[in-house]
Amino acid sequence: MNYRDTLNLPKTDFPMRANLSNREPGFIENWEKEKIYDKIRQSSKGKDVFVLHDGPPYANGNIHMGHALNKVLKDIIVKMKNMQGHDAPYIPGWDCHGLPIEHEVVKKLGKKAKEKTQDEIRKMCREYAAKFVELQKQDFKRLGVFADYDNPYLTMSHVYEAGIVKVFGELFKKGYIYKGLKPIHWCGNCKTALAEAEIEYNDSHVSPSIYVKFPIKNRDNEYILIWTTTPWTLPANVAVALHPDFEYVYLENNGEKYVVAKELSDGILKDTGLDLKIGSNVNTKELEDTSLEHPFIKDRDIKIIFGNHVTLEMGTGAVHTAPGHGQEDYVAGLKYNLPILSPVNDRAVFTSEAGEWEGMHVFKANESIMEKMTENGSLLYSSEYTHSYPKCWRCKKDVIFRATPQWFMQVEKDGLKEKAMTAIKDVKWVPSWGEVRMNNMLENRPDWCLSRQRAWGVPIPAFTCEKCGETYMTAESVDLFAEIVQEYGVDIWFTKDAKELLPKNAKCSKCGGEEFSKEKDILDVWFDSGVSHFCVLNERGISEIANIYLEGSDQYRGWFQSSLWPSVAIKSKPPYKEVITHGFMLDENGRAMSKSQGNVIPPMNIINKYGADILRLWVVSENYQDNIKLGDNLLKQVADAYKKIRFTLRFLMSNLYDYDNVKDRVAYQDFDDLCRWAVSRLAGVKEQVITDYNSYTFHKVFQKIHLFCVVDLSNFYLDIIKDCLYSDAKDSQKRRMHQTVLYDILVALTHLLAPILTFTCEEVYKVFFDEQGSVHTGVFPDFAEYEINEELNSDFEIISSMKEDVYRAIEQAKNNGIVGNNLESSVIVGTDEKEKIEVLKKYEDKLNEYVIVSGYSLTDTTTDDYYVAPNNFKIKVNKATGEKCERCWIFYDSVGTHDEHPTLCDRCYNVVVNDYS
RNA sequence: GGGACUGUAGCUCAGUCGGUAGAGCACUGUGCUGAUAACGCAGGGGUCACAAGUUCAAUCCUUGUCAGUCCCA
Repeated sequence: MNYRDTLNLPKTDFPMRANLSNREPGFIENWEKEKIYDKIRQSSKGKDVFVLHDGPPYANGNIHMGHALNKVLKDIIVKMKNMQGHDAPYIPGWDCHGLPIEHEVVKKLGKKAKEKTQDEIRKMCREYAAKFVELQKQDFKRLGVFADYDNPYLTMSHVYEAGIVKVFGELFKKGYIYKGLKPIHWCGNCKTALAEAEIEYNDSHVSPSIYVKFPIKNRDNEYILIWTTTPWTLPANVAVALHPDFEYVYLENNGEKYVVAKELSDGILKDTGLDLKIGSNVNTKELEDTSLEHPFIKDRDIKIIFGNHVTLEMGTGAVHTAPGHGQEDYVAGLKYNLPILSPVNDRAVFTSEAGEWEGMHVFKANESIMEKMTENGSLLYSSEYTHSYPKCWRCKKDVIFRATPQWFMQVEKDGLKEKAMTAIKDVKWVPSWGEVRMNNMLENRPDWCLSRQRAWGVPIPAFTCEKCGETYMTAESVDLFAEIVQEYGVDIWFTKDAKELLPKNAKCSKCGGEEFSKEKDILDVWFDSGVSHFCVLNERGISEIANIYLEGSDQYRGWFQSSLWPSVAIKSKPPYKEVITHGFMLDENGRAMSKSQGNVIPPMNIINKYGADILRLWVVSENYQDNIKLGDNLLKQVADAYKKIRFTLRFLMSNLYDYDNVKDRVAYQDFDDLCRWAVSRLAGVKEQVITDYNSYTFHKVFQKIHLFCVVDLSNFYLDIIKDCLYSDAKDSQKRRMHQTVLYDILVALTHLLAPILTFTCEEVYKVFFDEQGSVHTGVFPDFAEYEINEELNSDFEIISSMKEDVYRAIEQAKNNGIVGNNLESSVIVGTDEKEKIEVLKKYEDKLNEYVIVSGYSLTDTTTDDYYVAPNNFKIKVNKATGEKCERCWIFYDSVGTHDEHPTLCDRCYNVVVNDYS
C-alpha cells in the first residue's frame, strides 16, 4: 500500500504563478461586465457617506508614475472605507482647459495656426483633451482603480463650465473680484501676453549695464547708487529697495557720497574702474523716512523701501524698483502701496506718459535715456553686460515686462486671509506639518490673478463700453451668462455678439453707452479646478464638502489653495476635512525622475512586466508621506513579498478543499490553546491593520500582514499543523478545528488585503468563495468572539523563543552527527528562569508538536552537557527512540507493533485501517 | 536666497518620554522533497548622515554642516 495516498495532501486550482500582467485584464473586463462600481454603490446605499474628492489630473499626455501613485492611494482609501461600512463614492475628474493643451494644438498646426479662428482652435483643444481623458481613463482602469468612469467630471463639460461661471459670479457679487494692473511677459512684436511656458531664454543677450545716482532729498551731495540693465524702465521707477539686514557704506567721489552695500563695494570699484573711496557706514534706518529724487523726472518722489529680495549677487545692493516692469518690483510695490506705472503700449512703444520718449520703442529708448542722464550727471558709469534674457517662443524677439489690466480675486477683503488661516486649523493635515506649510503660504499670498490672455478656457464675462472704454460687469450680466453657458457651453462667448450675451438695456455706468465689446481674457485654470467642490460635490448633491483631498505635496501651492479661497469666501469653511499629501517619485538612488535624467519609468512598463497588483503593493511598501523610490530592485523585493502572500493564501485554500464552513466548522469554545493563540493573533493583526488603514499608514498595513504571513503563519502555525492536516483522519475534530482557523484567516486576509491587492484577492474570492460574487462588495470581517488574549500571546512568545533555542541545539546536533533532521530528534529542555519553565509546563504534552520533534520533555535539573542557548534555555538533543513512521515521518515506539502495517505508528494505523480498508 | 520635509543594517520600515539599537526581506550556509520554480532552520551584517553643544550619559534634546526632495524667489 502506498501510504502517501492515504494522506490529506493539499489540493487547489489556485495557480502558484500569478501571471498578473496577462490575467489582470480579464478581471477588468469582468468588473466592467458586472458593473462592479455600481454594485459597490448599491451595497453601500444608506450608509455613512465618505467622500474622497478627486483632484483632476491634466488631460494631456499619458499617465506617469506620479499619477499611478496618486490614484492607487486614493483607490485604497475608497475601497477600505467602503469595506468598513461607509458609502464612499469616487468620481474621477480631469482638468481640460489651459495653456499646455492650447500650446500643443497650436504647435501642431504650425504656420496654419494663424489662419484658424479662435473658435476653431478651441474646438481642436476640446478634441485633444477628450482624447487624453479616454487614454488616461483606460490606464487608471488598468491599475485596478474603481471609479464612476461613466460619469466623470470634466472641467470642459457644459455643466462644469456653467458652475465655474456661477462661482465666479458669486465672488463678484461679494466684491472679491476687481480689475487691476500687473506686469506680465509681453511680446511687442506679436502684441501678445506670454506665459512662462511660452518663453525661451537667450543666454548671451547683451544689455547696457549702468550705475545711476538717485539724490537723497535734503542731504547735499548724497546719493543712493543703483545698477540696472534696463534703462528704459527708469521712467517707471517709483522706489529704490534696500535690504533690511545688509551693511551699507558710502562710496566717496569728489565730494559726492554714494550709498551701496558694503559687500558689493569692491565689486563696484572693479567693475567701473572708478577711483572711489570706501567711506563710513550708513545707518539705513535713518533713511527710512526720507525719499529720493528721480534722476531725470522732476516732481517725482522716490520712496526708499526695504525688502529681502535684494541680493548681493550683482549690482549695488540698492535695487531700482518699477512695479510696472518687474515681478519682484510688483510684489514689493503691493507691499508698500506703490503706484504701478507702465507708460508702454502693446507694441512696446512709449506712450505720452513717458514724456519726451513718446513714440519711441523701449529698446531704442535705452540709448536716449542714457544720454539724458549723462547730460544731467546722474549716470555714474555705463558698460555692457551679457546675461540670460527672455525671448518670445514664436518670433524669437526679446520680450518685456509690461503692466496690463488683469482680473484679481482679493484675498484680504473682509478678513478673508485671516478666515482662511483660521479655517485650516480645523483641517486634519496628514502629515501634520502640512498645516505649517499651508499657513506660511497663505500668509505671504498676494491677490490671485485670475485672468489669462489665452483662447482655451472659460471666458471672464466682462464687457467694454465702446464709447468710453469702461468695463461692464454686473450681478445680472454674470448670472445671465451662467444661464446661457448651462445650456450652450462657454464656446458661445466666442461665437455670439456682445449684445446677445448681455442683459437687455445694459448701460455703461459711466457714460450711459449701450454698445459693448467682449473682453478676451479667460480664467486661470487653477480657478477651474479650484471650484470643483462646488461643481461636483454640491451640484451633484454628494456632500457639502469633502472628507479627503489627497494629492502630491506640490498642491499646497496649487489645488489645496485654489480650492480653499473660493470655499472660505463663499462657504466660510474649507472644502476638505482632511488633506493628505504624498511625496514625489524618485529613482532607486533617490534622484528626482525627469526626462533629462533618463530615469523615468512609465507605469505601463511595470504593469506589463510585473502586473498592477505588484505596482499597488509597491505603493504601500514605502511610506508615501515622504518621497518614494522606484526601481527594479525595489520591485523585485515587492514581487517577493507578493509571492509570500500569494503562497500563503494558496496554502490556506489548498488545505480547505474538503472543508465545508457550515458542516465542518468547530466552535470557538472547542478550540485548543494553539488555535486560540492563532485567532488571538489574527484578531490582533486585524485590529492593528484597521487602525493603520484609518490613519492612512498603508506601509504599516503591508508590513503587519507580511509579518503575520511570514512569522506567525508560515514559520510557526502552518508548519506545526501540517502534521495534523495531512495525517489525522479527515473528519477528526482536531483537523476540522484547524481548518476552521485556516478558513477564518483566509477570509480575513482576502478582505483586509482587497483594497491593496485588488486583483489577487478577487481571484481568491472567485476561486474559493463565490465564483459569481466579488470580494469588493464585502466588508472587513468582525470576528467578535476572537479576543486578543494577552496571556496566550506572551506564553507563545516564550514557546517561540524556546523553539528557537531548540533549533540552535539541533543544528549543533546535526553538525555533530547525532541526528540528521528535526523529526529524528528527542529533546530535553530546561532553564534557570522559573517563570518560563512554569509557562512551558502548562503546554508540556503539546510541546513536541509545537517544536516539531519526535520526543520532548522538560527538566528541572540540567547538567553541564546541556547546550546553553542565547534565549537562556538549556537543551539536550538525543536521537529519538523508536522507528520512523512511514506515513507521518514521526519517530514512535509503536512503529512495528502492527503486523498488518508494520511501518506505521498507532495514529496512522488507526487512520489507515478505519478509512482506507 | 526663503518656507517645508527627509537622512537608523544591502532594501523597506520599527524603536529609544536620553542609558551605545530591532523586525521582515535580501545575502550566506543548511535541512527537507507531502505548500515543491515551494517550505523549514541557522548565521553574518549597523561608529543610528556629519560636527559642535547641553548632560554623569545622546541615535533620540539644541545649533550648525552636508546630501536629497517639493514649493517660492
